[in-house]
Amino acid sequence: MFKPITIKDIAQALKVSTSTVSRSLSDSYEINTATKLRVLEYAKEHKYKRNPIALSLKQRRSYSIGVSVCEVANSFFSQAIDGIESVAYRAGYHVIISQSHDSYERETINLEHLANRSVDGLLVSMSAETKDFSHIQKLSEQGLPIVLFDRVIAGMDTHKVTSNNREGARGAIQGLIDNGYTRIAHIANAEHLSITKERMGGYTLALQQNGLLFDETLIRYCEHGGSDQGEVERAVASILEMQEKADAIFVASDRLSIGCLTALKKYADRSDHPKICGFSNSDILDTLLPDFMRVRQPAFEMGEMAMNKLIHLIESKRRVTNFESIVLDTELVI
Amino acid sequence: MFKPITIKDIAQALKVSTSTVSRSLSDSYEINTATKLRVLEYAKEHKYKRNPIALSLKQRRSYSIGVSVCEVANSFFSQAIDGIESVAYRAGYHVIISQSHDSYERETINLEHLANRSVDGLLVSMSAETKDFSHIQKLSEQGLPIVLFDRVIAGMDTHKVTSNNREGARGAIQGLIDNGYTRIAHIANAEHLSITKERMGGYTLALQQNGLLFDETLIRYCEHGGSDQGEVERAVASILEMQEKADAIFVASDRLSIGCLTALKKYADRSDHPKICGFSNSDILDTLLPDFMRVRQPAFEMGEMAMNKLIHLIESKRRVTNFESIVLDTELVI
DNA sequence: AAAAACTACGCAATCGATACCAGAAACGGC
DNA sequence: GCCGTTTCTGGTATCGATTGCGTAGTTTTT
Repeated sequence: MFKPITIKDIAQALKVSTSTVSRSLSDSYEINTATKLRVLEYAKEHKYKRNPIALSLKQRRSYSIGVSVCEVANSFFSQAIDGIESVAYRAGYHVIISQSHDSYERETINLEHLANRSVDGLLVSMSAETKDFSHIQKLSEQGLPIVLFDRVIAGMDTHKVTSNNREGARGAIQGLIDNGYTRIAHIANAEHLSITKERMGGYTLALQQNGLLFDETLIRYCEHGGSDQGEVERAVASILEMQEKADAIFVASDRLSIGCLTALKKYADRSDHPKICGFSNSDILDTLLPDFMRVRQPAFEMGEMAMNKLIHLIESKRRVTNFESIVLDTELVI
Repeated sequence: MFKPITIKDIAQALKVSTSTVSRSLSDSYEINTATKLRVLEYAKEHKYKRNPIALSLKQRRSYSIGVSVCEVANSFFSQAIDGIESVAYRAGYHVIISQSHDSYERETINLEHLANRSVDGLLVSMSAETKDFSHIQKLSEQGLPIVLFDRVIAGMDTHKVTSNNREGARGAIQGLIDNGYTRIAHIANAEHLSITKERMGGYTLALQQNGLLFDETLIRYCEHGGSDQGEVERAVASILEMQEKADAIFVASDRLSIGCLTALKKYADRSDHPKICGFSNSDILDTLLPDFMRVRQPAFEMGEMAMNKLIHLIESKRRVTNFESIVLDTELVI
């Protein structure tokens, strides 16, 4: 097996000590320029690369961060990851992605796994199933820097990056109302999620502002966040079957929107098809379904922001106690 | 900052040596059962976790592997990654994903980065831009286990996992011909890619088998593999503008299919819209565009296979010289 | 009863790099 | 010429874990 050249090899070849080599490579001021150059030249010639593992051990830093999302095959998250990566790579960090597939168990295992792999910090968007946050809380209390994004935990003391879900939802519903829709069903995500509550808040606010009554029978929660297509289909079917028909459906997430559109194709004939509007970052839908109205989150920017905040946490000398909640505006694409 | 408990702490507390602790934890036969139990109990009680970084340094193994794909926001790759992960996690490996965004430069940097981070192996699907393989070849020659999947390099001596592109393409074209289409344009990926050649091979074979002439003017190559939407749109536009109209378009990849469908919506009015058929793993398209016919690759299985092969390479004692090329069948979804 | 074998554990080197503490050599000031 | 600085370099401990070798102490063999 291939064995890369080490600092010792250089020291031996140049008949200096490893200390000198190490200091030369880190361009220490206290090394003679001539010596430094000799070392640097030899290192370059023999393609010396410092061993990051040894460095990690010594510095108790791994220069890698972990990301936990429900899945990467989701436009919102893949865009967010692009944002995270762009910042991370520039700052010399590696990004380790893990998917929870909206399962509490996998999320727990993955986070444990990542923490053990000594990541320097964690970027987490919780799984839809997760109701108990103690595993995240525990890591945070142990001193591991954590930034939450998108699906955050209200009670946790750390930086949070979200989009303005309430206002996004309100705007979407207002848009529907402006176009004459008044009986708007809502397919929501898992009930306990922060985003669900906020989007629901926007929904009710818009109704209220327009003097419309909130009708509980129009609401459907999907506890598995769309990972269970059957659940989505049942929700759609039961809305279509209502006595007093809904003329529009507002869908709370990207994954759910896809599931809902799929279900609709199955159940409804094209003619009396309720108007669909929902949160989604799938840009392809605009052209494929010009009729689809969506709330687009600034996923890339959210990723950038979250990563910046995480780097800040990691690299701050003292323990940070003053946490921010950053809220970014959404955009309504018609 | 949080400092986890080490083997030394245990040794001190129990008044034994670190060797004894280490051996107890790895359940060595030469340690007294009573001692072993004391250690194990103390470790459990104080939540001892072995430091993977120290282990990596000692064993020259990191139990993590790197994956390089063009992008995760692509159904084929996200499904493949799911397959990779499922095998990796079961075998105790971490997966580090990096995206080339179809840029040669980023691919080079990423692979270098991963190799430096001491991954134990690499799973690579090349970027569309990559024509020079020396960076991958070099890593492989240095002894780093590498398995190529999907977009492979013909000349390289290593395991390869692909789908039967030729047969998949042939079947798709045959399907089109069976439905009465005879003038079939082809929007292909970057010309030098293996998958491009194979799919093109299937295309010409099908024409030939049906006594149709191969017409070069019907072919469009997209050097950026769809990462440059302008390129795709120009290709589509120029096909639509042809004197002798094409009645169908066969698209060579997932990304290109999306780009092509987008472009079509822009340029063609719905009536005289050529039939579209292409490689794609976007399951959502089936319901959104029932008219779209696609070749589906067994992405998940490819990921599983590739990861299995990689683990085999990593864990084999002797250097492997007998390499396999695994080819999996595609599926035509109508 | 002496020799051999075995059990159970400790010492110390090692992985690759860094950093604190010394110390040699050169230099300047008076 | 002596002493105090400065400049440059080396020795060595350290990060956390593993492992080959050595060795007390006990048991078995002959």
